[in-house]
Amino acid sequence: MSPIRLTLPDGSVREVPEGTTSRQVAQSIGAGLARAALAARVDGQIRDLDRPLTQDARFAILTEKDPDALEVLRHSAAHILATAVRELFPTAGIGFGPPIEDGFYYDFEVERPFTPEDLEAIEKRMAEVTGKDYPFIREVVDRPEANRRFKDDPLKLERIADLGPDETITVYTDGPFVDLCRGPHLPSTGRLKHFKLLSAAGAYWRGDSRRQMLQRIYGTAWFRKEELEAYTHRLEEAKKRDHRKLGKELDLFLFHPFAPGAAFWTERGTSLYNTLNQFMRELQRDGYQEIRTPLLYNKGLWEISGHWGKYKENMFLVHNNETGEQDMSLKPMNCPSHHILYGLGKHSYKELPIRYSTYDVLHRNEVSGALSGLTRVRQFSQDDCHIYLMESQIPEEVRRLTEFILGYYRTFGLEATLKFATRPEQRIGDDGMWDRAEAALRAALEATGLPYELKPGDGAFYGPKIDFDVADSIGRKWQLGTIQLDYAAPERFDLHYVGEDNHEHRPVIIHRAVNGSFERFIAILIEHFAGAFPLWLSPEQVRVLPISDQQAEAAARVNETLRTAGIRSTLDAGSQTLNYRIRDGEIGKVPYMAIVGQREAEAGTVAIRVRGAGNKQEIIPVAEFTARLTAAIAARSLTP
RNA sequence: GCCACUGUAGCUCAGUGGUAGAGCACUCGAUUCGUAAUCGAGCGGUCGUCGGUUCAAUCCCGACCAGUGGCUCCA
Repeated sequence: MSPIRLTLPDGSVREVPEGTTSRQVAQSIGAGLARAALAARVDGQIRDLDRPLTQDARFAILTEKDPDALEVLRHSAAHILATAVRELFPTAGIGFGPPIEDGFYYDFEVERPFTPEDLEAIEKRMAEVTGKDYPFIREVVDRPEANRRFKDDPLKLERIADLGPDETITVYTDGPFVDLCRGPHLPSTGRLKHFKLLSAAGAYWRGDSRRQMLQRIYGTAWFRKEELEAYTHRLEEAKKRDHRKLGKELDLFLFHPFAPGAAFWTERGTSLYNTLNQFMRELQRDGYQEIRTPLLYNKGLWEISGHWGKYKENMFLVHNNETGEQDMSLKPMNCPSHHILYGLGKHSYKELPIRYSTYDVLHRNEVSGALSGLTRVRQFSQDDCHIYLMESQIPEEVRRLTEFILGYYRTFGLEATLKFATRPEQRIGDDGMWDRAEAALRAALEATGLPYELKPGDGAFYGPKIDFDVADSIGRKWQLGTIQLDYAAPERFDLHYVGEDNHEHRPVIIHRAVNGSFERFIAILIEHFAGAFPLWLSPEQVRVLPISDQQAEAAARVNETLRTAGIRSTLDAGSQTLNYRIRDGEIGKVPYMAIVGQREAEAGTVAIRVRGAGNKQEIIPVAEFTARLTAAIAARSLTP
């Protein structure tokens, strides 16, 4: 056998006989590395340790430290889960079992759904499977052999049938369990040590609601105990921050069965909503035209926009008494109404870009099972904007928008990452148009200097787009803003502008949202800040507390002074003890408590207690306190 | 929409085949207090809705409504 050359991560080259396994290479490098080895990276591809090496390659041993190793661990964990389920439920059919972010799942076809007790038993059995330390054995099989091995697993047979003719079919065995799988896997089941099953839920076979429902088990797996604990801690933290829980506790919004998917905003929630809206209005004071358009339309509009054909399921249709038919609908999007308004006038190139912004209420008929708190609702408002412009204006406009959006997020301490989605297979317009549109978007992206992820083929059928993902304070990602180029709508709505040449031309449209929707953005803010909003956003910015009735009047005057300065201040002069009222303020996450005792009443000062800072009080004149708050509010300071 | 689970006072939750409790909140009284719960009394629920089984249903069964976790979809 001829030797092959392996280039190691440190640049050194090692010659080994062809057919040597990665495990053997690891051993030859060092016993410690061999013990730590989980898999190998061969020319960038992750492989099982025991696969023989066949040609020259860049080579690295994968240990726990490698981020890609987690995927291998979790994929193997899924197999171990299936091994356990098959032992406890021998007739269970097996679907797919991939690694996912933070864990893994496996889908089973069983007679009855899994109960929490089942999960406990399965988890216990998984521990036995890892205890036995079965090696994961990879085999390449031909199609007839694969069909024979899985003759009792219809789901696997279906998968095999879908494999292309040149695809290598591999099966993996760990102890009693055999699975069709591309791999790679851990060397043996004993390498999985820290895992936990989390939940069971129904899931359609292949995500298709017309197919049978399988039972999915979710789990998580980590290399180190502390990581598993940190992860379960993170789940608990997320639960504590859940906007549905905090929304109730902080009295921000409520839901009622009579209006599923539509929030009732309390005074405090409305304050939050309006503060955000005010901020957006202020940012869009120049260069934008805020407009309001009807909420209810004849189907004629939806026929032009294409919604009647493609989006009807998601629209709330309204019965028209005159025609006796459901030929009207509440608007699910603002775009068509904006296009109508644009089309009603004649526009010169000198007016462009025309930026229509709106906060109108939208309705989308989401299926009942999809509704969830404020993040998934049927009634909401977007901070929507449609920009009508000439193609030549796209680069500059996109650059402005990107800066605008990123600056907006920064106000909340949110960092965004960008995604650039290009032409999909199904699209309108010629390649020249797409070339120009994508180049313009890309140039704008490059100009930000920020890294972005390329999503080829993920654009809308009418144009490419930039999406903005935001990570909150506990690392969860949310897709928020979007900038989409649209070449189709101007055609459909027959929109023009008069050019320098005195002829009519088609404008291009940019769809832009920053918040996504106020509802969802507020949910994210609640969770991001864990309900402790920065001063400028807080529904109640200050609570004034007299120490006893003797200072009630002085405290009322302080409260009046603050309110006159435009600060959202309240007075809590109840008959409860001071301790009680302070506790109440802390639980209510009020940024500042201003305490007025005899000394303060006489000196015209307040003792300030900052949220979360304990009793490290500062005593300052009321005027100074007012000035300080006013400045912090104007600056939209993040602290406190 | 589909699968599973859940629904008891404003909130968090206990409980039983013989028509219900706790803590907090609220109301009233006393307390006037210097930085995270003062004491006492009281008010408050046709046990999600409708139907069935039963001498008797909040409890068992069914349907519906809503919520939760997923699937799907998306802002």
